[in-house]
Amino acid sequence: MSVPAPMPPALLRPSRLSPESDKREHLLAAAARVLVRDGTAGLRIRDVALEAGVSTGVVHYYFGSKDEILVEALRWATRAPIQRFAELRRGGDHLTALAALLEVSLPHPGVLFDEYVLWLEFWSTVSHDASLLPLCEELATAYGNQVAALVNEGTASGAFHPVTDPDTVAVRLIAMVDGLSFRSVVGYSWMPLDRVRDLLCAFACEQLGIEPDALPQVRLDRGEPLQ
Amino acid sequence: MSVPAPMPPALLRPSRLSPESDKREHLLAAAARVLVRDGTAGLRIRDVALEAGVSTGVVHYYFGSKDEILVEALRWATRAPIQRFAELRRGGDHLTALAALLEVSLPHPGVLFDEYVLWLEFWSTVSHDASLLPLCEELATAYGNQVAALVNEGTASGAFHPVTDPDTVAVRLIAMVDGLSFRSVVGYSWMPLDRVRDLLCAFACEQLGIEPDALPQVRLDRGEPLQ
Amino acid sequence: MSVPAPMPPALLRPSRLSPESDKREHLLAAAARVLVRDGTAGLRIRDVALEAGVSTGVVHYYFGSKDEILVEALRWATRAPIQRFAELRRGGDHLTALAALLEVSLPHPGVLFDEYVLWLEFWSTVSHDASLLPLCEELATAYGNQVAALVNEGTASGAFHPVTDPDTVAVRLIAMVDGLSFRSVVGYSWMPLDRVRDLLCAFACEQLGIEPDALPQVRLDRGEPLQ
Amino acid sequence: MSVPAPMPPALLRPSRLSPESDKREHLLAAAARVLVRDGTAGLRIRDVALEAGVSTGVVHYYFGSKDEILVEALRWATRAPIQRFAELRRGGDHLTALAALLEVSLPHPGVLFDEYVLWLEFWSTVSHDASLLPLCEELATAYGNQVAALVNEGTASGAFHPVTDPDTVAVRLIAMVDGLSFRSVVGYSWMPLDRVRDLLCAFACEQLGIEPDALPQVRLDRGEPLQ
DNA sequence: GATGAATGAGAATTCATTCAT
DNA sequence: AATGAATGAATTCTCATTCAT
Repeated sequence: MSVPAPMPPALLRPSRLSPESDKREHLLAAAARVLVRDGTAGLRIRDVALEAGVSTGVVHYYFGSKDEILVEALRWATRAPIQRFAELRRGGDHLTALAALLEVSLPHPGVLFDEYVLWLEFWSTVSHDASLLPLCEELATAYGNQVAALVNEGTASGAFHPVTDPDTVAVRLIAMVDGLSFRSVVGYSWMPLDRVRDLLCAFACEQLGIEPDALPQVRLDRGEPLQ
Repeated sequence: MSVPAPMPPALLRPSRLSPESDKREHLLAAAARVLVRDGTAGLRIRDVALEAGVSTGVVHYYFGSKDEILVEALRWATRAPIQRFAELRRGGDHLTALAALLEVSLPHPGVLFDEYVLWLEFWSTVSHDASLLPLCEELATAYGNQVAALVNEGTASGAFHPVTDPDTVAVRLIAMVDGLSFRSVVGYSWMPLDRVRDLLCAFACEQLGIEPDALPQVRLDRGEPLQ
Repeated sequence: MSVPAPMPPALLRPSRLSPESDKREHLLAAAARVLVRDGTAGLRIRDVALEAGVSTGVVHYYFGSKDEILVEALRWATRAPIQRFAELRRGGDHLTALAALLEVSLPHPGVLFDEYVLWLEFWSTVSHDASLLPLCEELATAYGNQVAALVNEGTASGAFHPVTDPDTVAVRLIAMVDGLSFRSVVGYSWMPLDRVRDLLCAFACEQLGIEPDALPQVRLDRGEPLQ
Repeated sequence: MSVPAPMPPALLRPSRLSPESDKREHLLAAAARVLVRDGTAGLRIRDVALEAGVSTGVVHYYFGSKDEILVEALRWATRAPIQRFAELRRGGDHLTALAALLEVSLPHPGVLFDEYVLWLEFWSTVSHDASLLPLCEELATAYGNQVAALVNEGTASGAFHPVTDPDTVAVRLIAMVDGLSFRSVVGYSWMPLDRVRDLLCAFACEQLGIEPDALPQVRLDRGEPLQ
């Protein structure tokens, strides 16, 4: 079984034919790409403009200041994952939903990897400037609620048999996903993607009382363009 | 039972009476404090000099460039935890060592909190510039080895009864510590320090087959100046 | 006795129903208002367009450059006073004409005040760029001639008995009007409008050999909208 | 009789050998010269730096922003006249003091002319931004007090016989000085320096009840370098 | 060694002007 | 004619780095 590319829209990769609809979003995507590549400290308006294929003036035409586009880009780029998880939960049984959720939580090369990099930037930014904390917390809560709902529903339906109360297990899962994935994203050689997957699946099965073989094999094909 | 302040040396707090011997270290400490406060993106030589109580010229006298002091400061500030863990493991039985290790892994206000902020900066920096990856990986490995050694030794001695192989449990513990602590450091209101501790202790006990009551109560006194 | 509002046309105040006939004048009026508010240094095409309720493109459609609209606006806005004085001299005896002229020379809140602000801009501009000097001098001469003609005619008719030759008195009157009015316009608390009037009337009477009581009491009604 | 150059210090002209004492003042003088030449609207940091013979960074090193140096330059450059008048009043009898005061009130080419240009800038600036009004008013009051004191003392001593109360005459003198001088500064061909002097002396004599021949002939030599 | 004034390259920002629609 | 998005040159401002003292 394989999960479809999580998002059709051109998210973090350049789009040649940007619709006239939203130039602002085009710029945010460009800024997000620059952020992934250079980080908050390395973001320059010139680079955002270059990446978006426009002049620097345009960036200031749509955004008041460098700070504004930086914040907006973080806000914009980190909204995607939540939607993705919500969609995944809709279709299929709880076991399949769990497997899919774990798979799209891995830092696959492409958007998913990039999103982890951006989250690192986001957290790092927030730890020095609390003004973004509310947004950050809101996004994190939305994500946590998705996982908690899945665990709770799966437990109620008899699909999961958590080792302790469902909410605690949900928090553990979230923390474990980050704890493992970030190490992979940073580039630790002893934490390649496959190891993150193995550790994560085994952990989830243990915490949710699932037979390892009962968890459907779900893979995002590497070759599949993630946009 | 209580753990002593982990480190006598002036780590991240200003020291009035810096010995003439090591001005370089004095500057690194100042840089680390500025990094904690302003982040990599906000670090300015002027601020480091101000924090250290010297002129900007001095910073350049001891360090070739801004980049050098930034890297050196990260390197310098992130060495402490490893030493700390090594020391903690030396004295006492495995249960006590575990309890102490967990306690000093929490982002207590003060140095411990600051070290998490710096790790966030470190990871964020490395994710955009792999030149620091070897150092980062080395430090992480040293830390991982400490935990793995403790789990293995405790298992061999019969103090721990891990739910799966000891190395896997060690990795899980490390990932869980970060996954929970970072959320607390970033400022999520639903992840205060005490919740991190509770979740972590319960998790460690479960993974290591320890009766919750058997884990010694270890606290870092709040009043104790962490220097 | 009271002087009618000196000018029916929408001079410096926004006009809702601008005739299609003269868009150019509509833009000049908008530019003049912006000049009064922000000064030459603060004038931006964008603000002129905003004030006129059009796009920036329109401004460039009617005027070649920022410099052109600035100069045209000064030229346009400073023509009004001359016409005004000419009209005032036509009706009535010399004493009444003098009283009316003095009254409309005061920086009453509204157009008259604004015109002084623009003159200040004009002079300040000319003192750095002599290319506007001919226009400036021409306007000033026209104004001076009006005053001189009034003094001369009044003297010839026996209404005035100047303390020295009529032309000198005319120059003195002009200089005194500015010297007092500018201080009021700038905002000196010790030179409110009423003091300017008192000083000016007394001075004019003294210089022209008029009994103070002989000068008709002329007032611009405050309630009267100056447009 | 001739008045010595009012000010030994290098005021508005470039000084090659600036004392180490006050670089800030050196920059203000440069800014004032640029203001005289180009006006508020034309002032550029680059030009100030060029005029001062330093790099643009220096200007920002001593002044926070363009606005700050502009305001400081106006403040600095307009202090001089007051001191000058105070000094002139000290020596000699009232008639001589009056003659000297009138002479240094004329817009002689050099500093005196430049000061009028700056006052025009000052007034124009204040008319759009009242934040400078207190300073402006303070300076104007100090100047007014000097003139009023001279008129009052001269009247008390019997040297002057004003046509009306001394304070009114003082205000008239001040207003006349500006009203005539500004026209000359702006460049009106019919108001050259000599005509300003003639009109002013005649007016002062008339208002103060002095025989025209009784006013000492005081001249600032054109050739004399005003610095 | 230490200072901090000075430099100047480079980044952010502004805004007149253009031009496709 | 009108629009307003886009341009890009010009300007302000920042800050690592240098260097005379």
